[in-house]
Amino acid sequence: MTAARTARARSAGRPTLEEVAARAGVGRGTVSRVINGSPRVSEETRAAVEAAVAELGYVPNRAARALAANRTDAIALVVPEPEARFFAEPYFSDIVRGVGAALADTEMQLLLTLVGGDRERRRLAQYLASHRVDGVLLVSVHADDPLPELLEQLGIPVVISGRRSEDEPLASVDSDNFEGARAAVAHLVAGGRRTIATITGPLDVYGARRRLDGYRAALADAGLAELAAHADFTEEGGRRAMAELLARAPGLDAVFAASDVMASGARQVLRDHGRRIPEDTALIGFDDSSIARHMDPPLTSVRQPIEEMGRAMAELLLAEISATEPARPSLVLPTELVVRASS
Amino acid sequence: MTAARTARARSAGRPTLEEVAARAGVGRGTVSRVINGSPRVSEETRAAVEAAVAELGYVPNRAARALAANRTDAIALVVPEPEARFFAEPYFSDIVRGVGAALADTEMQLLLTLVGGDRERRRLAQYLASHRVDGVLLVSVHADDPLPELLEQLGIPVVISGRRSEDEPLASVDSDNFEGARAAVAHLVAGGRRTIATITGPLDVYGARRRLDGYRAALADAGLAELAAHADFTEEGGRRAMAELLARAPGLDAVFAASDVMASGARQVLRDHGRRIPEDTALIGFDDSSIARHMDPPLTSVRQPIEEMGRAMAELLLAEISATEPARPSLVLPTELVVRASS
DNA sequence: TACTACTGTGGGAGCGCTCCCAGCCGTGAT
DNA sequence: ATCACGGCTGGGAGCGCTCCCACAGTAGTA
Repeated sequence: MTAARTARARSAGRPTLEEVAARAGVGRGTVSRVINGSPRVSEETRAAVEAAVAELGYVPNRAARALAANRTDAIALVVPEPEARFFAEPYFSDIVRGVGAALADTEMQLLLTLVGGDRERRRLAQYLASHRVDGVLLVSVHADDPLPELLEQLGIPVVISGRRSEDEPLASVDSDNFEGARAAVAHLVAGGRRTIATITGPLDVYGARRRLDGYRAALADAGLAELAAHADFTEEGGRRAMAELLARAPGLDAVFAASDVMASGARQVLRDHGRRIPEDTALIGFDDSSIARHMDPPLTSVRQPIEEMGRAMAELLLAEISATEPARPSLVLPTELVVRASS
Repeated sequence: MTAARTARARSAGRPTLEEVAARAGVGRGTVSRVINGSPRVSEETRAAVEAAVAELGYVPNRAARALAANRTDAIALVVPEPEARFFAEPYFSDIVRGVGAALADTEMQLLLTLVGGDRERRRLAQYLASHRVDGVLLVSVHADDPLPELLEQLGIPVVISGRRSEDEPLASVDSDNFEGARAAVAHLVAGGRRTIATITGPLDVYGARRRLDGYRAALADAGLAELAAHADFTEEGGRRAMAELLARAPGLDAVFAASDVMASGARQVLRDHGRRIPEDTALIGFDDSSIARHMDPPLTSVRQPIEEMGRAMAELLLAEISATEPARPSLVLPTELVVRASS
């Protein structure tokens, strides 16, 4: 009984700093210094401590460290739950993989926080503050969301994905929506298309606006006229916008949709109208999601470096956390046009 | 200077239990009891404490609680990084959403852990043990993976997604692969198909084997002959298997692929051979991923309740954590045939 | 009336670490 | 030989909580 309990306690209660210190014949403080890589330790002492650590299989207790040092070595990735569903498919996992990669060689751990409605969102700032995460990664932030500023006021480092405006005050990582759209439309122009329409996303989203700007810039370069229908990033929206475009300009020979999902909706309508892709009408999407790869014909699309964005966000956040001076860089990563059969 | 520092300290150093106790005119222990919902507190005292908590905006410090109580109120979701990429698209985010939903009304927080190669996987058990998570959710566990057993030995509650064999010893949540496949093939039979082939997944994966079993059961019920080609859940594998099937049985009029991705590969080959879907050959997939919805024609597929599985996994884990007796239930959730134009 | 048995409460001890101060020792300058 | 000054080191204090023991007060029992 006692023996069993002792054994239990042994295996559950892992070795502590103090035990390592005793084993190595040094003091608690010295072991702490070795663990944390302080330079003020002699070579022999360090070796002795490291040997003891290895023998005992010592691993520091995070909770104790967090309590004593007043930092958690954890960051939170906040994902709006209602939208997680609608993300262009690989988005979420790619972001996570990028963040994970950036954190891999770090002691930092990743807290995943799904937030639902507005009420939950209100509690979130307090929640994050109380859990004392060292920093927060915010994905899919709306222009009118008070959360980022709230966190800033609490002194919690924040990095957001996607700028909310040209002069984003917060640290952010974005892809080059303008250039991506411009390149896509330029590609259509180069392919001899002359009546090039676009299906836009909601224009209160900065990224969607930039894609429209890129479309316009390419058309202006080619001296072509603009033909835009507005939608909301949904498949149904893509269908409606496509029908509208066809009604307004039956002669159109190319469509640039600001998302693959909308392109998918557009394709159905084009098909229903007996239009062949790409012979009669070329089609280009945005995101290079799995939808694009599996569409028939496979969809030319603008790839955003999602995983790299995740990594960059995490790296920016780590820098912000360890920095004494708060710097708030805005990173813009290049997109890439992936040409497939649809254009 | 001092004022600024004080203000800083104020906002950073949130109120403690002791301060709440002073405010409410009670002892520290009493506040703790109220916070943790102990019944042994008088109604008036509770009210006074709750008022003080509200006034001060007190939120317990997780690190301190974890240290004192020797539990972290956190569970880890372990995702094999190399596979995250290949999951049928919405899988990952759906699992996360399910888990998140189950944890929403809990104090539990979700730690996301991506594990890469084998070396990392070795460190993982120790890592998880040292971080003292209260439990672990394991996704996509291979039959020969030592990790689950390692965690068991460490006394850490574990729940895995998908059984590894008929008599899975660990707590697990799986979908009914057998019934899903059986229903899909029965649907083909009911549609008048007579030469029904299947493209299997790797048969050392229990779920893939069960799908094959379901296929066989349905054929046996209809008195039809079996026609199987083995693949590996990849698109290229699906192509190869389809070509092989076509060579072996040019008269086949239906194909049940054990995943949407393989079905997508099969469709390409069928198309290349001039076969119309569904007129000449019916096609059914498995997973009901976004690929299925966007395929042309849209692919009939077997839906797994991924989000529900995530929720069930989390609930099982919570039960295991709070239980004194370790019970290891194996849950099997029903699938659903989503009929689209391809069959 | 005296004893027992609760219920409710206060607060000491201690979780395992970091921070920091004081002390030890050897070195070089005086 | 003496003193000052570093580099290393040990260990006290304390982070904010939970656990648990002790004790006051009240009620029930003989």
